[in-house]
Amino acid sequence: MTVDGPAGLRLQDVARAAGVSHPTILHHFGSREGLVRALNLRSLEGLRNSVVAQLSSAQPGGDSIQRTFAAYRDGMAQRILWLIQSAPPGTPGSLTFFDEIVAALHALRLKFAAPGTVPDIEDTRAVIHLTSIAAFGDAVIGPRLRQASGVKERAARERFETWFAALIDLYMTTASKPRG
Amino acid sequence: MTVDGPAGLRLQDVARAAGVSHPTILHHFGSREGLVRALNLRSLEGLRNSVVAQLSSAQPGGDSIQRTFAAYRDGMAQRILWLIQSAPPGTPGSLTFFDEIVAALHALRLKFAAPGTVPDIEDTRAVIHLTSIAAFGDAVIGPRLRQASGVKERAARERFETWFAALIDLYMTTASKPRG
DNA sequence: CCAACTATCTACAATATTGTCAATAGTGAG
DNA sequence: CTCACTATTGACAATATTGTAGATAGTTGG
Repeated sequence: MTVDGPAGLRLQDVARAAGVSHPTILHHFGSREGLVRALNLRSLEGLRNSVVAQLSSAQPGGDSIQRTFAAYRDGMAQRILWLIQSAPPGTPGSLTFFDEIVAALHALRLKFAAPGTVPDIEDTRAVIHLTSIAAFGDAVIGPRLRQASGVKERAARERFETWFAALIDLYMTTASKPRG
Repeated sequence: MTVDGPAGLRLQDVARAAGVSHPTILHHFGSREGLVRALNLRSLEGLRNSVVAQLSSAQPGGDSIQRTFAAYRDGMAQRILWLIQSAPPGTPGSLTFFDEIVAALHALRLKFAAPGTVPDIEDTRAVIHLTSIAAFGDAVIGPRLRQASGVKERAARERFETWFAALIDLYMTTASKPRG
């Protein structure tokens, strides 16, 4: 992290990277703006794919947390950041698949809930939100924070992820209201 | 969130905003790069000020979490993002004051620890890291996530912050090893 | 007042960046 | 093969962006 945002994109650079001349880029995307829009679409696709891949393999005792952090670390955070910096603040969301994650995880919680208890959907929502913003935040500023602290990136990161996963696991297995 | 990163900064815009001509900007900062460096220095100052302001008023039962989120929301996250996007990946950190936060919070924990228990510094570190990346992440992508979910920004945000504060408080008051 | 210095501006230069155009070559349908 | 269409390119145009130079005015210390 981090490459320049959308404001730093140059037709020349894209053309050179693609091994063509810059008018070819314009021919295919219409304009610089069209190129940015196309990249955003592809980003959203990639994000959705990451998410569904995650969901399809989620298990209660699994390493979902670590895999979420890994996904954000290698690409997802960068893509989301790019999207946010592309779209003006008022633009309609398009990050709608987060709701699907909440639904999927809550279904899991219901399925594996301890007898006599019922998990709260608001808790599920909060856990997903926390995990998302934490994974995003760690991908963007985590390395800098660890570097500033002088700790070893890899080891410190893994230690934190383990700690966080344990925290969430602890919370998820205890925060269920008695069935009423 | 979010204004263009450093790559989007134009001398014209700065000059217009300052009510002067663009050569005046160059006269004072030498070059565009000099301007960016100066802005970064000022950002770091601002960040440090926010941090010490936070630390000087921290209390065990207080609303430190909410205030941290608020600080990131109105400026701190934007500043950090700008810094990260300015400095090449290898650049030495300069976000060193996070260590001071860890030290200060741990001193608090030691002072208010339950009798017969001793708080673990690694826990303190992890809690600070989590709070930092979560506050950063929520400032940057939180509004988009809530917008995508169709919930009311203000209310949902406050609900989450309260939930998170409770989670941390719960953890902080229980995660202490017996004195050995 | 005078000299040196600073801040500021207009005008200009040099380059970067986006976009257009006309020419060329390939490709596929009939 | 011929026609229509697409992809690609070099050359060019228009504007944006950064930076320089000289002129002008204000300010300060002597």
